[in-house]
Amino acid sequence: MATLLWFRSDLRLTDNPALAHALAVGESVYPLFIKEPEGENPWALGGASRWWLHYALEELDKALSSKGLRLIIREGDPQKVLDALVKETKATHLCWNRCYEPHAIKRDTELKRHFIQAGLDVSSFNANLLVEPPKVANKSGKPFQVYTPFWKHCLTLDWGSVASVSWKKQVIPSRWPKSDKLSTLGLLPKIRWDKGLKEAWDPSAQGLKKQLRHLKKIITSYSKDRDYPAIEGTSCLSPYLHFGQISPREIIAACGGASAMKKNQGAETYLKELFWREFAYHLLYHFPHTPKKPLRPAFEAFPWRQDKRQLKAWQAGQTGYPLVDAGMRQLYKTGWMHNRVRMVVGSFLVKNLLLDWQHGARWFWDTLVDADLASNTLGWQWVGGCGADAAPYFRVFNPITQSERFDEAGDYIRTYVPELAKLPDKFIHQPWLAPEEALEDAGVRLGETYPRPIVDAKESRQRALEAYQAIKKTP
DNA sequence: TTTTGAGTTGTTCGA
DNA sequence: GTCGAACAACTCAAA
Repeated sequence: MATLLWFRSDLRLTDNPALAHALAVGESVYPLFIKEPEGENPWALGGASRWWLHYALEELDKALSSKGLRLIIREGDPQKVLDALVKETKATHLCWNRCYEPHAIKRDTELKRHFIQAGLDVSSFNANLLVEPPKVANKSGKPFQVYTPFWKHCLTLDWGSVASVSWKKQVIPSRWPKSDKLSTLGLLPKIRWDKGLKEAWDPSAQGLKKQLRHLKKIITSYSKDRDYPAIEGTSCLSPYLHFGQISPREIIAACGGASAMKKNQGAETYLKELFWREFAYHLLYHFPHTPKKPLRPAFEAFPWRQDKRQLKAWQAGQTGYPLVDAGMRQLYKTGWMHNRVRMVVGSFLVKNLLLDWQHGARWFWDTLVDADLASNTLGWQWVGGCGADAAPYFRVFNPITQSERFDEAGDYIRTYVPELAKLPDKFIHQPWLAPEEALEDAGVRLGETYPRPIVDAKESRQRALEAYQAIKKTP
């Protein structure tokens, strides 16, 4: 008699219902992580996410060890791996916390059927969402497609509470099946480009604790500070949340509970952000084609441009617009980008360059440590204007205005675009307007040390408005 | 069923 | 410099 406990996007020992269940069953518990073959999943982890996963797994193994357990790591097709382990451990129980990506739902449904047929007791739990998608619908029984009604509806629901986990000695197996070494998964880059990630992040439990302390400090001013990329006014919990090192229920508990949060404007805004994540999962669940296709079908005919050079310039942070370039370089260097800047670079790619939002989604997927299929899809379809509750077509962010408004002193730009650091504040947002002398004094040679703008903001805005106009006319 | 009010994050233009 | 309106129509959600 034994229980297989399969970890996936829930790499934690607290608020973990599957773990609580496994312990309650009371027999030997075998914690397991399976690295799936990448060929079959179009959304296999990007480089930055793999880097994070490595450390999250290392940390999970450490935490399990402190309880006398270990993390068994195997590589391969989940059904084959689980079949083998059922044999090796004589397991009678199999449990996990649910995932919500379309491919994961399909995989889990098949596995559940297979192992129930094989005579196992299979159970799954909700650990990672406050409201699970099948449980949320409007009065016509349909999924919400607008955030505010979704949020209002969620306020009437029970969000569950932090699952308590009680440890017992008898769950420690006397013999362990063999495990792959974490290093053999090859999650860390072979060419060590991860220096910037290392400097920016601590994926360990200690790092998470530090980030939670930071959240408590900034939360009351969250609603006003979160928009300024040079201020550390956001929680930076997204990667921990993505890999399930912390649950949304735990975050709310750490903030003093939902009712306390609703009484403070900063905290309430943050709570609503957590529900944007819920909304993203809700949409992905009900519209599983959206990572690949626009939710609004008219957009399938959108006249996107093709321009590899401009796409590369955007990716590399060489567009000639300092705020855009700062954001793209922050992303590449640290695996993360401030939310305000994500909107600015997104709008720039989609509207000013008129390149398909999917290029942006793919690049973010490969470079973000917090890459999350649900949130990434919602974000890009929002900025592309083709999703649920989309930005109106005429909402084209002006990369200069945004820069002046949200990075007035240019601190953020100077951090990530050091070749402009010596330019005075009044020229840093649009160096191409700086007089020769100012450029020379700052050591800037346009077209050499820093590019001239690859498009004209005003003209490209007009071009975007016309392209979006065209879409409206197609039925 | 029909109607009504509302909808994350902006920009520009003209008074 | 500041302010309000226009930018378009559509879809959703609820009364």
